[in-house]
Amino acid sequence: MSADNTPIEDDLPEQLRIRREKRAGLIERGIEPYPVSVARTKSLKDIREKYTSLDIDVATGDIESLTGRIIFKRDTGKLCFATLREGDGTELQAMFSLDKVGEEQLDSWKSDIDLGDIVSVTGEIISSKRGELSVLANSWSLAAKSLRPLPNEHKPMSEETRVRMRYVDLIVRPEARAYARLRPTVLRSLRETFHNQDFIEVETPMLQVMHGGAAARPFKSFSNAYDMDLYLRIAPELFLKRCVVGGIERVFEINRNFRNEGADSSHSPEFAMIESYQAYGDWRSIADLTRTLIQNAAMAISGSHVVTHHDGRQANLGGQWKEISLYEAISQGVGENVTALTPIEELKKHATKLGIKIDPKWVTGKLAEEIFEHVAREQLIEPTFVMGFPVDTSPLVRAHRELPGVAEKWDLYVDGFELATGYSELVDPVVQRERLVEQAQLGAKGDLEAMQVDEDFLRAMEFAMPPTGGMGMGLDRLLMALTGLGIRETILFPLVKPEE
RNA sequence: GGGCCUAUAGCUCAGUCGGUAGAGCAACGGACUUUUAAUCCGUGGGUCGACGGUUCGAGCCCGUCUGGGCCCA
Repeated sequence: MSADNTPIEDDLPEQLRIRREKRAGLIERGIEPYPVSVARTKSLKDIREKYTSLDIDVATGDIESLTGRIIFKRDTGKLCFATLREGDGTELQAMFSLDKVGEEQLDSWKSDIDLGDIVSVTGEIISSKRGELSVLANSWSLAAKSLRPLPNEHKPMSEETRVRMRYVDLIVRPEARAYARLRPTVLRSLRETFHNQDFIEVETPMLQVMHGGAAARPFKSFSNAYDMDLYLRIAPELFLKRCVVGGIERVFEINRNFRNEGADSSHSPEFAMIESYQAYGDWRSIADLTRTLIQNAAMAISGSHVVTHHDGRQANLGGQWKEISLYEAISQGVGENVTALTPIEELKKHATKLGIKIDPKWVTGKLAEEIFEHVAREQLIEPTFVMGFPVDTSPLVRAHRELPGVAEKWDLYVDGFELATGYSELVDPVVQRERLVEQAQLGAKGDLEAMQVDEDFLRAMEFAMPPTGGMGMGLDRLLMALTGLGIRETILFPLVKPEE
């Protein structure tokens, strides 16, 4: 509870100390700096919408109580002005005149109230002599005292300060307010698209006894109650497939995954993932679903399929999207026919010629993917489904119905980066067990990203899983693709190292 | 992992050749009843990221570390 006589540390910076002194002064005079409630009859937005075209110097006769954070303050002798701002950025001017509020209240306004304070102002809605829509105070009260000064409104905060103090960023920067509202808009659109196609949303475990569903290093934790290691999930895939076995034929989950790997401008250790499975579908039906999800999301945030990338280029996400074959793209890139059956020695020659640094741990398929990324990068700017990945890097995917060594897996590239992936899912439990055992052997040899043999998952598969198409898409990356923002702008509170 | 850049007032940034630390906004005191980045007069505010070194003397030069950014792998 707030003690009246808490000593104010004198080693504080001047401005912080002065504000603490003002708070203490208010309490001393019996004024609560953090009242439990204040008068509020309308939002600033309500007022803006109600009075759209008042003439200059009009008094409406309407009395309202309004609240907002003070972002500008212009104190003159007997008539003071302030600009109030509320959470969505709507602003309204408040006016305080000597003849309405009296000398004591006007003096208090000037000396007790600072930029950043939140106040409630009760008075008539008017337009000023300059035509500014305003509330002319009959009375006012403090709603919450700010003990820290706001940053300079007119110079943008440095990127680090924006990320470390997002709450301040949201107060001062319109883009921050807009970006914070993008994600929920996209989420609502995604859920609507899923809902319209009879997909059911589920929530599956984040703490897992066994991690699986992707090639990635997990975060490890420990449960005291169960006395065992637990992992933060790297993907929900194996649980969503259990759902399909159980008859939830169209299922999706939008939730966080955690990967204990590098962080850079397009990777965050925790990131939101959309995964979806469609029984009696395949890689093509799930590609259609993915395209619809993305196009509807683009429409939801910009009213169009045309989106703007980070460098200002515009891209049209409308219509059907280009498809290229991974092995055909490689063949074109190296000038020789390359298939999934091409021996690794030959791939290594191609890679060396292209100047790719080869990691000796790479399997044949991984090498092919690296060559592909190297030769096809420029072809992946417009939305493109890259069809037919090597089967040995896709342990949860069904083999291609015609091409040997290839899996029915696509990656969707937009603006040069991988946005989503989709499969015809592997549903044969015997083959699935063989693939996972292979993975476990890689893991035993030191591959930290290899999958484990999940016996319960295999048992579920053995109860028969219908033919299924599945997809996964990073939500943060989707936002980046739709807006051109960096990943730290799409995430409200990205992980930052502590300041001290 | 490698390279480059960066850290100075509450915020955004200057700081020349190594010689007493600067600006704008913000703050404090004063004037002002139509301002809107209000204006005018005056004032205060700094562990220059941390630690070490060179030097008579370091914000500046050197080393190590920490935070942040960019590029490459």
